[in-house]
Amino acid sequence: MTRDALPTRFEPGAIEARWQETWRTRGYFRAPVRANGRTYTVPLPPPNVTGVLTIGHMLSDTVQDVLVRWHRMKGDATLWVPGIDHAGLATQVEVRKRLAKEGIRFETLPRAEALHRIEEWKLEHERRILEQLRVGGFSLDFDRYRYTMDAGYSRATRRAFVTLYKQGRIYRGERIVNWDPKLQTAVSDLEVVFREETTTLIHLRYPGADGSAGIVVATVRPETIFGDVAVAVHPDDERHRHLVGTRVRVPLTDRDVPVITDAAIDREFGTGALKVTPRHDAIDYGIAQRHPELPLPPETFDNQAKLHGPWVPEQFRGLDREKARGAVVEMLRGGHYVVKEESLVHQVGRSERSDAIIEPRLSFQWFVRMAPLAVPAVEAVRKGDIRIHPPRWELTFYRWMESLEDWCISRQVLWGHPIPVYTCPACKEVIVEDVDPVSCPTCGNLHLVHDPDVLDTWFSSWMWPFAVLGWPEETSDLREYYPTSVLVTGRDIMFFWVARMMMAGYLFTGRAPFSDVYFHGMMRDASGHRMSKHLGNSPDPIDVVQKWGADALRFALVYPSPTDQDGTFGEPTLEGARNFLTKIWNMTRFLLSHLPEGTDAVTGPPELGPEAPLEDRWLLSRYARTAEDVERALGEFEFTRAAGSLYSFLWHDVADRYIEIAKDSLSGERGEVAARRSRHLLLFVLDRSLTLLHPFVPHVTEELWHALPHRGESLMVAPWPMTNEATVDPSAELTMEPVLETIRALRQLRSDQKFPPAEALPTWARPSRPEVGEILRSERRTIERLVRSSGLTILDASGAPPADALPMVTPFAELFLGVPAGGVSVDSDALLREKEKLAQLLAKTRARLADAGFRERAPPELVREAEGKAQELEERIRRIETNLARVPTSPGGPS
RNA sequence: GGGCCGGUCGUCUAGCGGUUAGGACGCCGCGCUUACAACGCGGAGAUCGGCGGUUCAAAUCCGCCCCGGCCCA
Repeated sequence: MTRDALPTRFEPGAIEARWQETWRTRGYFRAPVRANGRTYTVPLPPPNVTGVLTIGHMLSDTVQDVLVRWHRMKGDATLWVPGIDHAGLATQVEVRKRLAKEGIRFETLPRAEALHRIEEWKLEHERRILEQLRVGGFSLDFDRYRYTMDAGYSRATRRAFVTLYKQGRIYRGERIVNWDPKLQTAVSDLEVVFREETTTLIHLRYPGADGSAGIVVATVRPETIFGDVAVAVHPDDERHRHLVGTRVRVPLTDRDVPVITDAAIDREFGTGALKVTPRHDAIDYGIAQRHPELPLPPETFDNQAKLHGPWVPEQFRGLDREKARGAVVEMLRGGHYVVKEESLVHQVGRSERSDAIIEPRLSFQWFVRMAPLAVPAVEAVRKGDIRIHPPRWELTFYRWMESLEDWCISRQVLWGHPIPVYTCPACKEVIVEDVDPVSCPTCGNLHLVHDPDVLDTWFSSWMWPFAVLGWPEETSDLREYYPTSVLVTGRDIMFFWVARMMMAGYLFTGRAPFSDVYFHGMMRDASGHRMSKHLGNSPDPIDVVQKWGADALRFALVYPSPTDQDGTFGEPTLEGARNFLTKIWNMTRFLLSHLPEGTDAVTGPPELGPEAPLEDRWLLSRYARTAEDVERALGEFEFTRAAGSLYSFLWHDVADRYIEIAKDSLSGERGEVAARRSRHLLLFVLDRSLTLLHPFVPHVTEELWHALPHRGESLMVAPWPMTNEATVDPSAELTMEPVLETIRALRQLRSDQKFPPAEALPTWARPSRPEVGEILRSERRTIERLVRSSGLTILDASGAPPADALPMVTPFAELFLGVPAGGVSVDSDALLREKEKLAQLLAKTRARLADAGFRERAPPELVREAEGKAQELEERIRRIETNLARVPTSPGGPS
């Protein structure tokens, strides 16, 4: 294989564009039609065309790409399906806002024109989203791109409705729904946000019909009194018992209503008496249903929450809620009905889309009976057929599933899947079929009436995992790639979506839609705020990629985003990621400069016998540990751990330690055999590390892999490393410790004394144990080079360094550094600090040993360990003390 | 009101029963040592939110409280 020269500087832009192009034209993103073996399928949660992708999406997509690329390299037939969601109401609201800026009222546009404007919006955002996905380097199978309103998907949605309807799981009913009077549609419970707001609680007297005092009720909605049908009190409430069964007059009207009892009344609130307005409150509606003798009043509000209807006095008709409230209160005051007005802080529900105060309203809508659908989904999670990660979200899932309300699926908006219900005005026949009926099958009438509503967007997205594969057709994709493997998403849409997907999966396909669900955290900006398009604090990923590169962005998202928590995103994180990529870039350049022409690609690690250099055995062991760790972490959806493991291995073990130690071997100074072995080892480790890192940062790893001797056409389709290629060698790792510690301590001495860094100085070591002496002796060359020592002398117990040599004490040895010719040493309190620390430790250890309980109950090996530690500490302190005499002290320093 | 999550060096975080509490950013000192100043070497910096309890032993387990954040009512 030929190798390309690597530029000095790492410039992501050109590299990333080039590899994205190569991967795509070679079709690596495309899943095979026939899987022939294990499959791995991920349905991309389709982003809404309401907006474009945020940094949060990039995290989600990166996590998915990591999983997908990992499995592809493991040899699974891997399919990652992209797509977008039409997001009916949400998008319509955006278009409405855009038109408002042009001075156009959406509602006044002809239907065709309005739909055209929405379609325009969709195309614009779709283009941008696809561009964002492309520059992220995500290995989505774009040939299988889907849209929740494409022809096939529309058929699937219709089939779902028809199926549910025929099974009797869908009904049209009059129920209290959340009405958005601004958008003039029903919205789901999940689209209502509750906030604390201050309003006036007004106490109103409803006089007795017989002229008596009557009863006082407290309400925040006095303008709803025209829809009252009763006043209700708690059955056990002594205060009002004498009034139960009597009738009271609704103020400003000539209607008398009964005083009734109902257990739902909160005695603590207000006066304990509630005006019952069944059309405008869910609790009131419940009370009315328990009291069939009460009449259902005519509407008192219209679609825009303006007062209307026969029960509303003439002068209030046409006023909206706020104005009507003022006018009604005014008149109530005049009629001396107002007993008291007080300020009240309470929860007000507002529409997530329009911010209008939600009007609970009795309305005819289409509903899905949900409770029965939850059963198999809950069962699946309980049995482990579907695993939720992190597992604590199971609790939240169960709790929600236990309290399911029927799902209101009709929306009074333009954009969405039409509800496929036709009625015959002549014979009242209802026709619900896969294809539009031309005439009434019962009476032959040609003029059928189509239901004017459209479906809630989630009614199409809950089928995503199988509808994207072609359901309800029995396509080969559905056969080969369903059920899917994992759904990755933010936990904020667990209810909207994930739970419903499970229900849909079992309902329509009889199987779980996926075997794993992974909820990632939210991205927060540097000041700790959650990033969202709502807050507008998420940069456009394309800008970030332009400045830092896609790989840096991907690494910056995954590396510091712990599984269960939110991640912080900002320049420092991106910088850290980019620096890491630069580091591996330069490491690769370094190795390349030491590889002779024609070096072959490695097939496996070098054979390292016990005679091999310590650093080689040590590095291979560290690699083995890292590879195992990455494999395990990915399997447990612990992306931060996998990325972190590679980060610290490559930077600290390979670059800082191994390369520095092995430089002379690599350059041939230790002979050809050593050079070959060292190069082979480093090439192996780098090759495998780039492979393990590839799912996270695909472009730069691909580029570096190609620069190195390699076998195969692309790292993207290279085999995933086998973890048994190398094994952990604990003895090599243990032996390395005194070497590294000795280097560190001697460097500290030199640094403290501000000796010229380049000058080679003599050093001495008096080992604390003979074994350490052996190690230091055999690794003398390494130590000497890394501390710039002209010679390391290993002293025996009675040996002594020159009188002016500066001392340092480690757990392994007393170390001494010679003073340079004419060098003046400055004082250092490192020894004193060390002594202080050790003294504290010793005190703690002695206290433990003095504790009879510890000696009796702790495991004996722990007691022995503590005893050994105390002895060692005493010994080290003694050595520090004898050496302290050597340290020059200055007047200002500690003495 | 109920539930969940978090509170560890200045900042972001790892650790989740015996560790000299680890890392990253920032900071201080020295260094352009031919892979890398987007770097190297060394250093300083944390009584692990508070109070109790369990235990021979608690950052780690339990209880209460305080402070943030997120859900649900």
